[in-house]
Amino acid sequence: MLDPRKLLLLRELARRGTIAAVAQAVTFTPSAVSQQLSALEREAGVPLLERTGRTVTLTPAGHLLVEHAHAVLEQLERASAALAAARGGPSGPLRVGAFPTAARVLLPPALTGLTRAHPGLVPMVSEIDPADVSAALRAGELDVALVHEYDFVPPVTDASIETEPLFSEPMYLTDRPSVAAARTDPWITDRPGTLCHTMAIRACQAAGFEPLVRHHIDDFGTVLAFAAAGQGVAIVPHLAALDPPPGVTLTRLPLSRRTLAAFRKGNGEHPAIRAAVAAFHTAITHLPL
Amino acid sequence: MLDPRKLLLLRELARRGTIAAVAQAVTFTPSAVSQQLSALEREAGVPLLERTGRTVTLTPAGHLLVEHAHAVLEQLERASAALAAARGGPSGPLRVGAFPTAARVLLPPALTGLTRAHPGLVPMVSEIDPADVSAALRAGELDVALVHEYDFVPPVTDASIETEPLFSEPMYLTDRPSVAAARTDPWITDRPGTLCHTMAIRACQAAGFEPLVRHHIDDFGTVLAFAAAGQGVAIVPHLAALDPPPGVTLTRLPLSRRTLAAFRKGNGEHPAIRAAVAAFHTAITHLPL
DNA sequence: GATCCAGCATAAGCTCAGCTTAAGGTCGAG
DNA sequence: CTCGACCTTAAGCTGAGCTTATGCTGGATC
Repeated sequence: MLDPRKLLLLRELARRGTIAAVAQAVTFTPSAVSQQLSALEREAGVPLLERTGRTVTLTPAGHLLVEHAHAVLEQLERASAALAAARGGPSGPLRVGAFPTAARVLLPPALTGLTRAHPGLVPMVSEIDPADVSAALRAGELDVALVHEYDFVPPVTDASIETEPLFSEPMYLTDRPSVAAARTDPWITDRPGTLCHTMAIRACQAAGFEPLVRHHIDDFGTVLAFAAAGQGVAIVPHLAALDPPPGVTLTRLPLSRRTLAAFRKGNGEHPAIRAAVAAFHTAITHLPL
Repeated sequence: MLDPRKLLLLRELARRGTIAAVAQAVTFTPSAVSQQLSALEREAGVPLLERTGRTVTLTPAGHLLVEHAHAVLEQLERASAALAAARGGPSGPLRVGAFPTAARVLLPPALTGLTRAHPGLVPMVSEIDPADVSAALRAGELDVALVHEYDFVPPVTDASIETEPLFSEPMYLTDRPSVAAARTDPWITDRPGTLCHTMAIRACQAAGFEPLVRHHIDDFGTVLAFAAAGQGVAIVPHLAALDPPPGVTLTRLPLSRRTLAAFRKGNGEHPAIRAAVAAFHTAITHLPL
């Protein structure tokens, strides 16, 4: 019988590309991953990996098996979720990931509502950029996460991740009437690698220029303070700009940011996940949107 | 992560009822099965088995998990079948089960056609009564089997077995114009426990009497010889009565017997299974139906 | 072209999951 | 009351699978 643990390694390899990266993701040594994949190949009776020099690539049969690995692992996830439901109401640790604004604005009311409704639940929050959420969910480091996606940034489609939309909010530009009008201004963006950074760059590119990025700041409160100090312009989401500092004017852009809940596919029926998503929805109704 | 091997044991327990029977089916000791199920229960975090004295029964949570076990094991079966397809054409051993008449009439032409089309395939045939096929398939002792079902006998529905209809044939009664006319005759049936035996009993019950069974004989050739010798009446399928001995008259009954191919769910795309079923279909076209 | 290093594979050893055998408890049938 | 069927627990052993150590290959860098 095929071993789901080996299938999981193969799936990670398909996504990460190198055995070393897989090993790091599952906190094994590369040697262990190599041995497991070799064993899987032996059982499969058909080459799954092609070794070309110091790199490995999946064969067509390997890709085929990855598709089936998704299906198998999703069914196992469903089974686990069903068991969690059978154990009774939501309880135990629940690892929650959230981008900074959500952690500040949405999570406090959501968590109080969640723990009030389910005292046995112990939510554990980690701030995490949406770009890293898929990997963290797959690795089991998170159970549910708040992510966002922008008009300009295509959403991460991951066959093993499922999302549920929560709400949408408009974006604002500081001190300028339009993005195009900020062509020659210094910009304040999030750090490279974050989704917000990509969004700002893409928005400027759509307006026909490359932004002159002077500051890299993740916290929108600090961003607005910098803007108020004349250090540059920035694009900020509605929820981060509820109470702008004096001297900063905000212009609504024809851009929106959508916030979603993400979790492993098949895990949506897990009572703790259901409860968390429900708590998110409830908390949203009290948000000043 | 849930272990599919443990899930398989739980599924077998749901079907067989006792740990000892499961152990026999998978050729483990009962101790090993007990330990594995205990471990599964521990991982599940919820009681799956209820021990009442010397017997065990599944809890509702146990039954729930069995449903998910079906889904998981089916997906694994699909993955294996896909790998077999990736290995290339059908090859290797193929364990075929068949009831006696099929083994005699259908298999010889089907096997010659099969091995001619796929020289790498090594079919290994075992005669087996349809009543035992499900267990043998699940246990991996067979890959594909020829089974039949009668009008009077409800088909065995097994969540992990899939069937494909092959053909249907009429049934005949020896030396009497109707089943009701054989009320006081001695009967020749298959051995108790076989599907054919059940069919004969049910047919008589439907005609309003309990048959007086004198002989238990599985081979229909022998049955017809006995009938010719005046030893009793019998119900025989068309394919077993192509060449009746002198002195036996056959009356067609408003009964039919359907022959099907059976295999593990999810395994239908296995190239060897596909090839075998195709060969069955081809062989049928040459059958004198 | 020499050097470095990132990446993978293999060898050797060790730990633990999971099997077996052995022994004991429980309940129903005769 | 005894026997037998059934399950569990204890103890021991084997092998799968992990780690560490080592070696090989090929691309990047100077």
